[in-house]
Amino acid sequence: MLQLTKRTEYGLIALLHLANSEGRVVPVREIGERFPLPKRVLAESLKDLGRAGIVESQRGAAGGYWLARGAGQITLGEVISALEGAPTLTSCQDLGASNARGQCEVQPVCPIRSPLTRLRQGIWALLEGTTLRSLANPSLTPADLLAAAGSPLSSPLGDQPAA
Amino acid sequence: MLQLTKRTEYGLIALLHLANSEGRVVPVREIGERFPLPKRVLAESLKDLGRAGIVESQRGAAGGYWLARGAGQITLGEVISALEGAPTLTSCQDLGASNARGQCEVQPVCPIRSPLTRLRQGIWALLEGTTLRSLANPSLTPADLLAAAGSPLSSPLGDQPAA
DNA sequence: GGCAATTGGCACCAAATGGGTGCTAATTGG
DNA sequence: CCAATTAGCACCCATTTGGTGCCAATTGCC
Repeated sequence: MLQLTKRTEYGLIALLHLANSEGRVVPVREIGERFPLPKRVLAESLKDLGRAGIVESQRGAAGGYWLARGAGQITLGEVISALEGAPTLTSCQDLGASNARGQCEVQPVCPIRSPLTRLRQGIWALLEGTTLRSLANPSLTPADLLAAAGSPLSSPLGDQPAA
Repeated sequence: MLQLTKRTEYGLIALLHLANSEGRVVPVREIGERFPLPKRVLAESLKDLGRAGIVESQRGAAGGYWLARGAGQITLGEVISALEGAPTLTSCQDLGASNARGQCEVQPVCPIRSPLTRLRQGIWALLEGTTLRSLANPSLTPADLLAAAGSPLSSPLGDQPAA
């Protein structure tokens, strides 16, 4: 199903909140107070983001989370990868995970494996070309996102030099 | 999760086979003989594609399926919509389905709804800009797919006038 | 007319996935 | 020492998904 998990949704909400709180250490409680989300699941998401190096954290009484990098350096692709695994489109392309149980039966004659690989790369480029900052920028159109994904090495959205 | 269902995979395999068998009526049995798939599920996929007007069918002894249109006129978007519903990215954007149980709690203050709507439109453009024919064309790169999605009204891939 | 092959429709079951919670340990500021 | 916080892990329940059973309706062919 082409739908993000709640974990990812909550993680994105938290990340945008952190992006708006740069310079501070933000406890999970604060995010849970501002948005009506199940705090525990929110906490799980932030733990995952910490393990992936997207946020950093401090334990203890005045502890909390903050972005490990600027919002323009964090891509949607890595957030999704951290919270629910990279998009695979098909189960047979989940190369990273334990693909132990042998390969797909169809693979030797599969007519869609290679085409869907290309499509997956297109979607991946779209997600890698979109940063937290560009997500938060309401003036960017879907077409802008596609254009940025087409030339991912040049200037990912959100990284334009400050005007 | 950003992964197609088996139903969609099987449907795409069947559609590509039908595209390679234009002018014939192809029974499900034939597809099941060429690709090692559970025939019954394959049949369910084709029924759904028929209901969506993507394939046409003939009952009876010499019955079977064929594409309702040329492979260049069938987009990935409509195939996915027919087999597993249109991509929503988030559950709160499933406008079509019975969204009866009231809206998302977060919506009034949700910081990701609008951004993810734009991203969803980008993905949708990518899927609507990719036809069965362009899928089957091995020379098209992911960048080509993105470029075609950027200008969906001009010339969807696979519809270039025959050289 | 009857038979065999086929699509059409529906209900159902088992396994996987996802959302959510309980509990406890480790850290740290006051 | 206490309270607030992150870290880790195990577990349960609802939903989704993959797959099957069964039978009706249609149609070519003998």
